[in-house]
Amino acid sequence: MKFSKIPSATITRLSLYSRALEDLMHGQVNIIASDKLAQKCGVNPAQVRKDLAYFGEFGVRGVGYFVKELLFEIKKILGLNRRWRMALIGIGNLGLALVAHENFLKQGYEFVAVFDVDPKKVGRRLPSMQMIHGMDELEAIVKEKQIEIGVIATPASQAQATARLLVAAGIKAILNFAPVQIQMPEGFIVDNVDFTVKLDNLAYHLTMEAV
Amino acid sequence: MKFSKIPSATITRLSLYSRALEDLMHGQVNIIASDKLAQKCGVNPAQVRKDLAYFGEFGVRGVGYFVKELLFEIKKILGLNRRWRMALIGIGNLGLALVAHENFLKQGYEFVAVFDVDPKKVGRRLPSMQMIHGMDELEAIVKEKQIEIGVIATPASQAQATARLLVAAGIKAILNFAPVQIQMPEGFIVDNVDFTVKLDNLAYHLTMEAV
DNA sequence: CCATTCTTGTGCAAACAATCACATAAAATG
DNA sequence: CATTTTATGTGATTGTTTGCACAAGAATGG
Repeated sequence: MKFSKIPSATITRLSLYSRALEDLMHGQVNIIASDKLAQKCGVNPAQVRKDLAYFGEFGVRGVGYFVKELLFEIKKILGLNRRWRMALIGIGNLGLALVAHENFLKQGYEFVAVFDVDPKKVGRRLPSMQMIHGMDELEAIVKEKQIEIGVIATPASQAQATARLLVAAGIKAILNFAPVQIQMPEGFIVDNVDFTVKLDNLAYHLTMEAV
Repeated sequence: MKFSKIPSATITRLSLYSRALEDLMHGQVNIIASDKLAQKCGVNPAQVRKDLAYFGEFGVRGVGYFVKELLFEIKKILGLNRRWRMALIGIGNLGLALVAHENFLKQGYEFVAVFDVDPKKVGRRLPSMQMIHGMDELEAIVKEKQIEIGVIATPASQAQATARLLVAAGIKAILNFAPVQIQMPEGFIVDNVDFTVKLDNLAYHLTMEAV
């Protein structure tokens, strides 16, 4: 179970499995075979088994996987057996939607503080009654509330500077919604949620198709 | 220039290059070397050259790439030298944020119609004055407005049904924001924008790190 | 309790992707 | 105009990821 030997695509798929299993559990399904789980997630059955095999033997031959048990194991692997405290930076349309998004909380992710550079916004409260803080308060609040994940929802022009502040405040992992590649020092992680990159991908395929 | 031989990761990177080049052009940079472009996008310089080489010889040896020219070529490859008309389904917090998001329009993507199942929402107007249509109008409007891309921002429970309606209406490509894998018939494309999968990835790495 | 059925776990080969390293060509220099 | 410098384009190499195919283990049924 060496950290470095596990494909990053495996981690992404574990996340999908976790969601599918949650769904199955709600549907009162107790046991699932790799075929079915694979189909639900749009992957190859052998891939499901191989992904899981990196971390242990969770199934029963001739039977399948116990839904509840497998879900528990996957959540443990991903670190979802706890709450994660997040800071949101950038209270625009997108930022507001993210705070209001109930999926995060359901999965154990919580915005415990929100920030913006705009002095007109600082001091106001969100519909959720959360106070909008200025960037000067970032470090103190990150430390006080033990925030571990930063979510950047600023315009692209401010994203890199924001990332630097987050790093300085002691945050190790960033989810970036700004359409720009952020440079991070060694040992820090950024992951990008990039709407237009995805759309460009669709546009490319539609364009090819038509040729 | 065989369609099938081009790595999908290359397409994703072309999208990043396109954005970086746009940025450089605004900064009055006329010529860029693969090193610099690679650094800006967080990839290997050889990769930049190889990605571009799939589609032609756009650079000048000993010099680099002409920013404006390369941007033009990449946009042509991706199909960004035109407007793309999109339909949005699901007018919740996220949907509203997407419609208001000005990055889409800047890149040539436009929401020309919005839909929701909720009868209380149908008939109302967005802040942008766009009318919210019912799902029964989907097919007619998709045809009338020649919509080619569908964006799903419904709850997970409605996503698959929505996708079916979009397919029935003649839409070939879907961008799905709902946290669920959507099954599509052969020849149709879905791409997912999945916040919690990304967060799970961060959580995993933070968890490993700590061990 | 043996045979059959089922489904996992995994060695291996194939497909795919990233990187290196250098030949190639253009420009700059003296 | 020969030499040096620079940076592209690409064949070769290395590394990673996926998928097949089957042995291994567990349940079922006669």
